[in-house]
Amino acid sequence: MKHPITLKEIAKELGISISTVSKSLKNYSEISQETRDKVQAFAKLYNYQPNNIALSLKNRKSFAIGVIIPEVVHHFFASVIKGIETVAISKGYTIIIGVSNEHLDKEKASIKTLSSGTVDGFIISLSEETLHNQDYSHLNVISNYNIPMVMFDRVTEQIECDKVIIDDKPVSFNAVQHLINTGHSKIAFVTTEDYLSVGKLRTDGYYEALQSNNITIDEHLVTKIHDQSELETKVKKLITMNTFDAIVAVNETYAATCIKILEKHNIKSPDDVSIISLSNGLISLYTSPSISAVNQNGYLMGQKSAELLINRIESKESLPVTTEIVPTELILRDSVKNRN
Amino acid sequence: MKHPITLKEIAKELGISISTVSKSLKNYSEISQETRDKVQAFAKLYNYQPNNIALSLKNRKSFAIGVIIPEVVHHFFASVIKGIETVAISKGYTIIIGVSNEHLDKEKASIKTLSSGTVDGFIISLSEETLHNQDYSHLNVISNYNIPMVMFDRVTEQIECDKVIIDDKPVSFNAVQHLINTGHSKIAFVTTEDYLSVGKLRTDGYYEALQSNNITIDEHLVTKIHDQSELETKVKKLITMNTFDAIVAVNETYAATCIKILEKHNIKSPDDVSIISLSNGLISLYTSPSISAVNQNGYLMGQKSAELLINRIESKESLPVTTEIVPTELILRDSVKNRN
DNA sequence: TTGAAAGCGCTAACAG
DNA sequence: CTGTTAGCGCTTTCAA
Repeated sequence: MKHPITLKEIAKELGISISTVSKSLKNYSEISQETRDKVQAFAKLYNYQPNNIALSLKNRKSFAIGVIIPEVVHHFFASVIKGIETVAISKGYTIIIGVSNEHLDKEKASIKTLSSGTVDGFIISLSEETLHNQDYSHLNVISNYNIPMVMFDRVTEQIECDKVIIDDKPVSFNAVQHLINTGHSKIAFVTTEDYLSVGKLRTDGYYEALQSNNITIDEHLVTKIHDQSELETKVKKLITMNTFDAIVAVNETYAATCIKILEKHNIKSPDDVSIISLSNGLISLYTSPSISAVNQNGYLMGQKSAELLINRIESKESLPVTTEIVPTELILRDSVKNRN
Repeated sequence: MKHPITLKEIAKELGISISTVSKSLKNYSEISQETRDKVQAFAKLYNYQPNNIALSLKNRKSFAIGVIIPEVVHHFFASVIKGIETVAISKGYTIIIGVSNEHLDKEKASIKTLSSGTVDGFIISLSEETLHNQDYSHLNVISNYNIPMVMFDRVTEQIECDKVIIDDKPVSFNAVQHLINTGHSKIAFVTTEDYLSVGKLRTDGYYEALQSNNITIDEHLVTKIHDQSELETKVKKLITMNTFDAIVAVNETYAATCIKILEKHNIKSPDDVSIISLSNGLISLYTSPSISAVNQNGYLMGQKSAELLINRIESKESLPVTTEIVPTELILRDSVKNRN
């Protein structure tokens, strides 16, 4: 056989009309039991599967959701995809992935190709460039067409839609507080530039935790990384130019890199310097010492995002816009020493 | 506006026929320049985008490819996705992801939903369960319908289709040879069960390397892990019951776990025991010592797979089936000590 | 130079 | 109980 069998072919084969076939397969009671049986048996025999594209066109519904993310080779985003996939499948949806690679034009392109009929809605995490340039025109197009959309993690207030985020300020606040509680006072901070929504908030949390504990802020202890390539040199500089008893790193590669560099300088962790990471993944488990890290449940965020989106897609009334905050937890491992 | 504008609406608005609009937008010379200009301007103004679903139905071509993988939260598979995505996008295709979670029924379900019109072809890596049960019926359906398909990494000879693999036997052979060259003779092997095609071949490579160097095989040094949960206990047993100067681990989590357990037993790596991993990811970089690992270029495999698939989709003649072997490389880091 | 009509596969209102 | 028809959005052949 060359292609999946169609209603038309079944109808012709059985010498009845297409609509009778269609109704029989849906077991409409208006069709005689005899005909229904005959058609169903035949369809089963030939492995009939309704053509999804035709259904989509007819119903103006694709049962597909577009997922636009900055990166796939990334523990957090991969977890989100998995979360989305799980609930999507369970509700009969399929997921189409677009990777922006942190670039605005790729983000725009993905949205453009997917928005004309291909998907019923979008789940998006904005690229760095998008946030940096603050260009949200492509997202406005989505809302103009009333295509349901939810944004997660990398969001913007400029666009009104459902959002799923973690509360970034408490993330770093609590991490810093934990270090203070365990007897640290000179706490360095290695982070990204502030234009990432997450970066800004986490920096704020760091400052606030220090202030509320009456610890003087030392700007020399704050290192902002533009670009992965400058990570090593900047951390080296931090280490050689300053003294501190703990480092808060904005993510686990930064944290793990700090460990490596400290090791090279014969600084023992956690004995000399404690380390805490504001994101959690596989790496933190296997470094020496393993890294205490704030776990941002990507899987849960994916699930929540998918639930919000599908609810909106399937709801007849227009729902109010909501923002869900997914809790984080500090996973204690071996990189923080109690100095009290 | 409520939804993307359609040809019909443009036609009505401009008081001309739908087909004239269609032709004008495609700049057919049979339409007067004047009409073309008018239509194009109007379309631009209203941001006309042809409806993909309608095009798919009309052309019986979706410009979508289905990617079925065992897992997303996984460095290798995520890299493959990225590779696929890159070439897919560049050729105008979109990718739909199905995650089997290593289960046969989810693999079947994904294929079933996608195969009736939704995608033009599949890129698949088989689930553990599929390989274990040797149930390939769902894949036969694909070939019966002549839907192009390429399998990568986790493949089976039972199905005839394009394949992209690494040559697993040399992978372990060369790794073991490297250990032998650097003066190791008692080499342990920590791997998965053999029913994974990769597992079997890698085990063979291990044996062959030892044999060709006239090293007696000691079955006690070979540990096979059924299930992630028994990893720790089995490795502990290996360590306490035997002596060896090197470990070959089938993947980097196994390798990193070995390091952790050796550390607990106060066995220094690489001084006492060298370690080599047969897969490479982010973890290997950040362990102490960093792990020498065989890099299986998932990104390249993804690219190759997508190229093969799209070639086949777009080729008019029926191409011969090919198998591409993607080269691997041993990345030397700090976990192997030269004992010569 | 333009438009009518058929058709991709399916559904459903309506007629018989 | 069954079939005809229109229509989802688009392309393309053929007729005007």
